[in-house]
Amino acid sequence: MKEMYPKKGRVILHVDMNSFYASVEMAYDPTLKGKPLAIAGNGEERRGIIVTCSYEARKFGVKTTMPLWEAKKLCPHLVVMKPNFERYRAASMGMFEILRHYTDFVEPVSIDEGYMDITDSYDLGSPLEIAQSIQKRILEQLDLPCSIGIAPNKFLAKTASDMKKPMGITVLRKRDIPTVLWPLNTSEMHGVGKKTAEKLTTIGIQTIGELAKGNEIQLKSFLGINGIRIKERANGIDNRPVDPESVSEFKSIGNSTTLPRDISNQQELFRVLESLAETVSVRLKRKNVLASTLGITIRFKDRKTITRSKKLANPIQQKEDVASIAKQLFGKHWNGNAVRLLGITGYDLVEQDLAYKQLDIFSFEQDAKKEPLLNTVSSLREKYGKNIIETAAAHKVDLDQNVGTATSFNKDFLRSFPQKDKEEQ
DNA sequence: TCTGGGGTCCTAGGACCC
DNA sequence: TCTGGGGTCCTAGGACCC
Repeated sequence: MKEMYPKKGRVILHVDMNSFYASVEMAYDPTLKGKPLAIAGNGEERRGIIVTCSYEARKFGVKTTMPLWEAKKLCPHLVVMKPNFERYRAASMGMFEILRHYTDFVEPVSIDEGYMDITDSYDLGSPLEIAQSIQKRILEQLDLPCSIGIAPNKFLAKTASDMKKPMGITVLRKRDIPTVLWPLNTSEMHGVGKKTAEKLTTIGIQTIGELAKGNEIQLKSFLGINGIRIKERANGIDNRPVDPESVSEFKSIGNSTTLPRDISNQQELFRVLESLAETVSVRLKRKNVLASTLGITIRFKDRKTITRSKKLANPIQQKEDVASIAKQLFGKHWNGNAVRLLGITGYDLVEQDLAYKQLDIFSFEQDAKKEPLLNTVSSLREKYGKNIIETAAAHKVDLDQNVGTATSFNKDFLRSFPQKDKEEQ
């Protein structure tokens, strides 16, 4: 009985905040308004790059991702600020709260942009009226400018919101595609970066119009599944739904840092890993998840970057465990060359409650029911005392192999330890 | 004295299993 | 003597986005 009526076309909005970080700073400190302002990755430090800049700064040629020193050369009076993520998160929450006033179908994509499906919100007015209302409200309540795209799907809405900045509203209909979209270069497309654009050029495709008519076999062989996808998009086809839940499904949590100078001293690098591990652990805990795979990133002096990861038999969250695996991976794969950047990332995240349930399968009898945290070396250490490493060695248990994998400790092994609380009694 | 930090998704090879 | 085909998991790298 489905599809008895022709499916109604969707109405999708893409709301995109204009130079978000810079605008938030201006909203907090209006004396910044009208000035060329840049938010730089590392603040004033060396190797900083422009993360966002105000439109006044753009007039001087300052652009996102430009190294700070270059931006200052172009614009000597540039006001440079370090990012204040707390502020941006607060502003972001305010913005999404406003969006949800119009519909529940709000999908945040990043801190400063989101999609809305207002197909069923017609009682609030026409799509254009709704967009105008949203824009006005965000400006009045948060003092922040945004651009909005209105279209029948995500891709076109995203493309539309990009067309008038700042404070634009753009409607992009299917019938506008040949005149508005097709003359543009493929690199203007969301999803087509430098490499893909280059590859397309080699098969004689320059414009989105040419891509729309491209040979699917050829596109697929050159670009894989993405080739098919971008061809569809070029034809204005995009059936992805607006999914309000998608934001809560994290896939990874990581922290990385570019070192103030290139370092080749292992001791120093280990200290950096420890501090990264701390951050990652705090974030894992805040999100109530554990990492089943841990990875490190090493960028060398020459910017060559490698990643190394390890699937863990048991998920981890404690900073000692994160640090331990990270150092292990680093020690195993570092070639001794000077390091520019280090990073630690947790993948395959599992919810805390689920992780504990999984453990119950291996439950160490009543012990495990009371103390499901037994899955990590650090909690083992807490429970069985600081000497667990040594004792494990005495028992010929390979702790390196078993970091974070207490399940491979057997019950007898665990019982062989006096319990800490009993010791203290 | 060039190029941050947070992510997602896709691909491809090898190990391993049936 | 010679060697299929499919599937999953793990790892590493690359492209892209904000």
